[in-house]
Amino acid sequence: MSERGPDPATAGYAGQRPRSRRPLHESAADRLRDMIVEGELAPGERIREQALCDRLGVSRTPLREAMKVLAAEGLVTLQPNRGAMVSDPSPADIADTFKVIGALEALAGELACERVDENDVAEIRVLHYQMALHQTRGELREYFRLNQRIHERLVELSGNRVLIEAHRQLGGRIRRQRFVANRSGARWEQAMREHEQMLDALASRDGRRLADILRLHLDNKLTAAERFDRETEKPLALLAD
Amino acid sequence: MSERGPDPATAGYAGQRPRSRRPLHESAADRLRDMIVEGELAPGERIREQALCDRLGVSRTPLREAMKVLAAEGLVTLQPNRGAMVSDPSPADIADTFKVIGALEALAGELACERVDENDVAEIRVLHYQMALHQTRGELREYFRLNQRIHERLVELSGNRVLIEAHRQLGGRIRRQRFVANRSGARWEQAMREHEQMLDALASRDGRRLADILRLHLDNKLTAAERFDRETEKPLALLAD
DNA sequence: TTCATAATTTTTGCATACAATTTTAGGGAG
DNA sequence: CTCCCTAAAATTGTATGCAAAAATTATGAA
Repeated sequence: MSERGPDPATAGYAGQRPRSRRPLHESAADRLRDMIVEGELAPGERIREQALCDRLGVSRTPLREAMKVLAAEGLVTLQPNRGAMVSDPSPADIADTFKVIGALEALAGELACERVDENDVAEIRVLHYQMALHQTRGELREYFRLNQRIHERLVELSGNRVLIEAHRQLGGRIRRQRFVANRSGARWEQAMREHEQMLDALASRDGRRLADILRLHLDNKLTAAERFDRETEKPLALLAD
Repeated sequence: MSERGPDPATAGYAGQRPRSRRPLHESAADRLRDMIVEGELAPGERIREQALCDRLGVSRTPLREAMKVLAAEGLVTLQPNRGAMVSDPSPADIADTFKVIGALEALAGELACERVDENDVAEIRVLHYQMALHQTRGELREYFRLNQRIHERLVELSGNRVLIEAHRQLGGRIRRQRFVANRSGARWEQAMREHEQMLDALASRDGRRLADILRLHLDNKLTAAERFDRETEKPLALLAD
């Protein structure tokens, strides 16, 4: 589920022997990210090192190193001498995260408009219409997947590596919320309209407009999520569009 | 010297004494941040664990944990089985970082305008005129210190904790560059004019204008830094204003 | 019972030992 | 002299043991 880096231990073709095996603390971090996103480790849940070690089949040293990384990413919260827990962001934290992601994507949109060539636009267009197809067919899961790809790809097209990394990291923090909310189809039509505007703005290289649309898009996403939350009376679960 | 994150042992309610002593890996991380900012560890320099352990007086376990944190912050770069090195961001990386910081501060400006009361504005005003005084006196160091405080405080006034943390982290990555460049007084006048505009916009709660000024301010900062770099023929050293 | 307190167990923090990998040094062969 | 191969040294990755701290249970008095 998590986007792993290429695994040097297994990625080799025949003859291209990996120079070394992937460190356990990296694999452990990946596994932990997955477990958190998929809810195998619930938000707020206390994490006991030895228990996790048994489950992952590693010793405490690499696990603890992985935990430090996850903490820096905001996925777990460390309490000195009192162990760690899966981060349980408040609705306010999640709203804050959306605001920041919105600002990052807005910047990405502006930068992308200055760099994209016709190929890039065409690629986004393909993704967009694939997503539209899934939407009309009501294929929720595929729709969300494409949606996320589009946003990610747009950020990549900014060519700003710092931006890409910051966006990826913040997105990871609320991935679980999106994962959980994959069942709600609310706001599809509006979201699709906004995505069409995004595509238009990108195609015409109108960076300022694209930035505005992205900010608005993220704001609306948050609003919809908050309404969804109020209606379902469950912890803030967010839409992924 | 380093802006430490909130200490989990002391953060929380006022008067809540630390229940235990600060973990070694946290202290080590703080020390390492300082050493990197001050150039005691040079960019690109290979980091040997045992040597650092001897210097810091800790064993490898907490040091390695600290290194994982620093890597997540972007201050060091890890190469599996091949050790770590102090990150040596390219001019492009630094430019990218400035762009993202600009977007974050722009968002902070907008949010701050919706929240600040007269006290907050007055506080910024005081910092501003203190900075102006240091500028006319040519007190470079104090000028930079106040300058940084103003930007940090503005971001804090956004009330968005995710934003504050992201800004703090990205600022940390280029702190060494600013530290090195503390000798250049270029662009003071222009920077001061921009800061006056910032104060105006904040006082009149004009979020959109403040955001634009901040973006421009950061862009100009980068441009000046790049020119400074070309002129001195040294690795990109950045102004701190 | 209920609260406080002391003993016990569990869990975390750190150092160290060992294994795996990479880097370096040393010899030839061409 | 350079290149390549091999062995030694150095360095990183992982497991484990022990000490310190926290959580839990047990104990006793009001």
